[in-house]
Amino acid sequence: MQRKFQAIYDLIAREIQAEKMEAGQLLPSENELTERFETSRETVRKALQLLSQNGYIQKLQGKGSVVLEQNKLPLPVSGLTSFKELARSMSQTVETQVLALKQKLAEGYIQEVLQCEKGTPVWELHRLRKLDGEAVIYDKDLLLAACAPALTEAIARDSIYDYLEQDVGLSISYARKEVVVEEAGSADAEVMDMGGYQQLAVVRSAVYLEDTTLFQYTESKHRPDKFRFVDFARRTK
Amino acid sequence: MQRKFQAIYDLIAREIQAEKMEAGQLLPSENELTERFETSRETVRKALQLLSQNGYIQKLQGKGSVVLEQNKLPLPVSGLTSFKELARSMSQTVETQVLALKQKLAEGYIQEVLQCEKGTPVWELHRLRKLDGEAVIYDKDLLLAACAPALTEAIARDSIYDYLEQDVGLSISYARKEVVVEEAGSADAEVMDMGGYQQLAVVRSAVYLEDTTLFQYTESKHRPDKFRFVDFARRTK
DNA sequence: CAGTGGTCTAGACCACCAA
DNA sequence: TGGTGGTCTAGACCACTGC
Repeated sequence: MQRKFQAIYDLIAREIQAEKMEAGQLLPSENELTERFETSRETVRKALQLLSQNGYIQKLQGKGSVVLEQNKLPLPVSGLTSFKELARSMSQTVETQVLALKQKLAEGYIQEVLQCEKGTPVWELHRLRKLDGEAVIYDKDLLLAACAPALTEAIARDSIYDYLEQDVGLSISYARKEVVVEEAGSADAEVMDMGGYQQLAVVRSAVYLEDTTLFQYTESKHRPDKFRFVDFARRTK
Repeated sequence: MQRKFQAIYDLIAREIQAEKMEAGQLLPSENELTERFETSRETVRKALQLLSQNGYIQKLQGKGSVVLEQNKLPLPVSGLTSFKELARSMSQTVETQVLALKQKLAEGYIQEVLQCEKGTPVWELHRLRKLDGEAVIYDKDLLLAACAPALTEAIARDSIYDYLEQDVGLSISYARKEVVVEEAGSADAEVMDMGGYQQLAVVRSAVYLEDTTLFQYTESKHRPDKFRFVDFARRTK
């Protein structure tokens, strides 16, 4: 199965990103796209709906689909994006240092945030992210060990999501996130370059698999001057 | 036109919110819903897709649609939600004070952020939001005057979105948002109760109409301890 | 194997926009 | 008025799940 609507989406999204389609221009009509891709109109519409959701186009009844301006400097902590994917879009030098990687048995706080049985094996992972040599992001992860049997420092330094999705074959599906600003604790100040700041932007995420298992809880602390969260949202009526 | 899929969505969403459907339970199958609502399966699927997007359910191929746990304390600055809608879900007392409401002609900074012609009439609106008597949110709005001809202090104190959508008949469509943490300026400290904090969580939004007109630019500054941004995100592959 | 959701089709009618 | 997108239908075949 190759998913026609996905192929149509990819093609048009790439053209917009490559600015072969300029902002303000109209896409070919749905009927025209239906002919061009030799498919049905509903399939074309699925592709266009995806483009609309992701901020590529705006559909106008009676007129057509307008190409929207693309965000420059996309630094999306929004959506479900890992640090590695994020780092790619930044020009700065990026380095990840693994401070701790050990298995524990769930109890108390861990048991609570992962909503699992007492005694469930869990990975505890602490990582420090350096931009241009400065330690400005501090990630603490808790993961169900059953989902990531062979986690290593090398994987943690690279990308956990790549490992889980490509090697273990897990399907990460959705997450609930929360962004707040909190006082930096003494433990934070010990490992991070605080640069005189006393507060941290904290992103807490609960990440779920396709079968609705909660398998990861992450606390990501950012030095405020290095923090930015961008979002594209449609009005729901 | 009453949109069947919307009616099905509303009904199921309300049942989940009212916890008539418990988290973990399976929804009736698509075929069963098709019969129950006397419609076609594609229409049922449109409703279920909406429920999935908004975090109500998770679809599992071969099994069914699982009801997800609802967020307690939904305080969504995420999505496109106005202060009034937001305030409703909070137990605290809420008060809005209009500090300034005047028309200007666009130039320089205003012209740039609203991407309009020099000399375009623009509303400039400053509002202070008080929770439990403390001034903890400071909103600065710029709006195209052409879209909101008769803006008054009373409207600004109530809800601009209600006025625009219900009275003027505008359709707000989407927004790009950015969250950052910044130093509080002396002007901010003068009007806000800073409670010893030196920094502010700043949400900048550009809001667009259905015809892709950029009509509002907002800067919303929150005292860090009163700021919270929650998000539901699906992984895009 | 039967039942589930995932994809796709060909056609219909409607609401909206511009000429 | 003709073209656009919005909604809906009835049916088909596929992939996956659990028994």
